This record gives sequence, structure tokens and C-alpha cells, in this order.
Amino acid sequence: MNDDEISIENMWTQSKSVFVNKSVLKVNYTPKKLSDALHREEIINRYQRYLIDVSRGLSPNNIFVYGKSGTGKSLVTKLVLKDLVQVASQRGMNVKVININCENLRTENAMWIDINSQMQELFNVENSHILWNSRSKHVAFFQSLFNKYNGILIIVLDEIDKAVDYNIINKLVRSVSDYNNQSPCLICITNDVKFQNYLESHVLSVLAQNELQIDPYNAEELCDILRARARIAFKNESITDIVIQVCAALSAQSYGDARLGISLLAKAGEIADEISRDYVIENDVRLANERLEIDRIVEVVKTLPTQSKLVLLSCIYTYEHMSKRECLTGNIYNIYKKFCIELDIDILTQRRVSDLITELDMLGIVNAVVVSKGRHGRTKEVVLDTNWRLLKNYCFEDSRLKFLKDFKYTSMFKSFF
DNA sequence: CCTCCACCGGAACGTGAGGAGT
DNA sequence: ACTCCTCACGTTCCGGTGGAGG
Repeated sequence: MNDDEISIENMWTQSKSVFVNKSVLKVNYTPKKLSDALHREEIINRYQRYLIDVSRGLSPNNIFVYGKSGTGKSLVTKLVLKDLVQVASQRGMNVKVININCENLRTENAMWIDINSQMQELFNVENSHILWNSRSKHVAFFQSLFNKYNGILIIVLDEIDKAVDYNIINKLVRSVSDYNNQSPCLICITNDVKFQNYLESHVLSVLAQNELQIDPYNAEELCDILRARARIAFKNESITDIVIQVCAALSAQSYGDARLGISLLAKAGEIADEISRDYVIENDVRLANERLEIDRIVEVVKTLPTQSKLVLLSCIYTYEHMSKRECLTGNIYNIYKKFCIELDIDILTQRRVSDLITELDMLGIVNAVVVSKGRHGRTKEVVLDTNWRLLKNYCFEDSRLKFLKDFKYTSMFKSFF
């Protein structure tokens, strides 16, 4: 047995941990009871009032829920509906809930397949042709089940603003709200207040019959929430209140995003585990914050199209090989053109490349500021974060760009300037 | 104070891919 | 299989701009 095998074995058998139940720090974890949704009593109360019609056997008005990310929109919705379904069934009433996550919903068909496979499950019907690619068949299937149903159907459209095609929402609302008797109740959840602008006015008036705005948590509320989770997740002696307060403060800075605070707790615990320390310290949280930010940027970089990655690489190389004050659109564009020729990729115009740099700036990958160089014109000056070396490697993962890895740059820069 | 650089950024337009309807 | 439509992506055109330098 060599050294490597021993250390790997140690990982499984001897590693100790600051956690006792890490699963409560997972992003998709939902608490069990309504009362577990801390500092949301008032919202829950209003939510229940909007849904009160259910107790009279009527389909409630549609609800539009707004709130920034990490304010507990989806969590409160899940808990309120779970409670509602339970209470209703105790009274012998029929309430069914369909959950659609609109994130990355590309086509209307994909949404219908999602809705109808849930309908199939809820109503216990067999239909092997559910993967139709015809909208009319899906609508007919949905209507036939819904018309036979003697109860209340609630359709939750979560992260509605992240649907790739907003028109899908318009079409869905038109297809499910044209009933003479009862229509399903639609609950739309979004963190984009401007989302309403993208909806047809008729659709909007149907959807936004009741509105629920959820404000971000303040630092104290975040502290309470994190404390409650930490109590379950960590060993008693592994975490101090100071650490929790730092997590709360950082997530309060990030517009009261509770999800961030919970991720920070998890990551900080992992960092303590890495070095087998029995407890989490404040510095672990700061380190965790940096790592989460890098993770986020890396994820974004990985999904960029090849041209954007090439522009990013051009920024990085200009930044690396020239003085920082020369990392300007014109210079970046020259490098970019050289790369395109080298890789036999279409050369975009400087106008377009300028837009791509602006996009990289908006994604938080680079920092592009418009500066005036007087006689030497106006341009964008690009500044990179400290982790640019890391980003370079992720750009090389693109099959078309990997050849640039061994490219000899020094001579190129000399010949240029 | 005026000029002029080097690019910014809005608007209009072209093009190809892909979905919807027939 | 065909046409029509929409949309993302990109180009072309052009007026606008802030401040160093004359």
C-alpha cells in the first residue's frame, strides 16, 4: 500500500466534521412547518387570506409574488400550499398543486410536457404519448383532465422571469384561464419587478389579481434565520454566534439574501473541515465568501459563447502583457484579431467587441470603465480581478480555444506595439 | 478657448436558425 | 414539406463626447 492509498482511506474513516446535519444548509432544503419560516408571519397571513376561497370550495384569484432572491418567496409558497393541501384534505376537500420551475424553460412544448406529466401523476392517468410535440394535443389533454376534476387546481410558476421566452407565459395563461366554470389558480413568482412590462395587458390583468410583495430580510432577521439553521446543521461547540453574525452581515450587504448566508455557513464549515479544525472561525466565512464569488464567476465563464471567451482572453492577455493602463478597447481588439486569425475564427467588428466587453462587465467578470484620454480619445479601460489567471484556464476548456494555450505571445506583443 | 482623437453607443438593417401553422 | 414569423446575433452608419494639447 502506498502513501496515497492511506490518505484516501483516512478521508473516509478518520475525517471529523463540524457538521451533524449538513443537509439543512442545502439550497433546496425546505423546512417542515409553517412556523419554521421565520419573520414571514405577516406575509403568510396575507397569503392565506388570498387563498381563503379554497375553504368555500372556490378557486382563489391568481397571485403574483415579488421579491428579491433569497427573500423566501418559493419557501413561503411551498409551506403555505403544503399546509393548505393538508387542511383541505382533512375537511374532505380536493386541492392539487402543480409546480413549474420556469428557469431555462426554452419552449412552450417543454412547459406543457412538464405540466401534463404532473397532471398525469396527480390524476393517476396513463398516457404513453405525453411527449407530443403538438401544443393543441397538450392543451386538449390538460382540459380533459381538468374538466373532469371536481376540486381546486393550483399551478405555481416559479422564477417566471427566468423563462427563456416570456411569450410562453402569455400563451399558458390564455390556455388555462378560458373556462366557463372554474379556472386553475395561477401563482407567479418572480424577482424582477419589471417583469410585468413583458406581459400582455390582458394577461397581466388576469395574473395580477392579487399581489404579494416580499421585502428583503434585515441583518437581525437574517441572524435569526441563520441561527436556527446553524443549530441543526452544526455541532454545538463548532460554531459561535460571532461567525453567524458575520454571515448575516455579508448577506445583508447582498440585499438581504438569506440563501447567500446559508451557503456561507455551509462553505465556512467545509473550510474548517478541510483542515480538520473542530470549529468555524470568522476568517473561514470571509474565505467562503471569496470562494462563492469565484464559483459564481467560473460558472458564468463556462457558459459564455466562444466569441465572448475569446474577447475575455484578449482582455486577460492585454492586461498580462502590457501596462495596466493600456488595457483599452483598441489594444484589446488588436490582440483579439490576432487570435481570430490564429484560430481561423470569424473576426467581429470593433463595435461588437466593445459590446461584448460591456457584457463581461455587467456579468461582473471584468471591470470596464469609460475613460477619456484627452487628445488620445475616449475608450474603455478594462481592469481585471485578482482571479484572472484562473479564468484563463476555463477559457481554454473551450474546444476551439484550447490551441491558444501554447501560443507564443511575447513576439506577438513586440511586433504589435 | 478651440480642436481633435479614438472610441462610445443608439438606431436601423441584414441574416440565418428554429419553431409554429398548414 | 412548405411558408411565415420571430429572435438572436452581428454589421453599418453616424452623431456624441471629455479632456489633453495647441
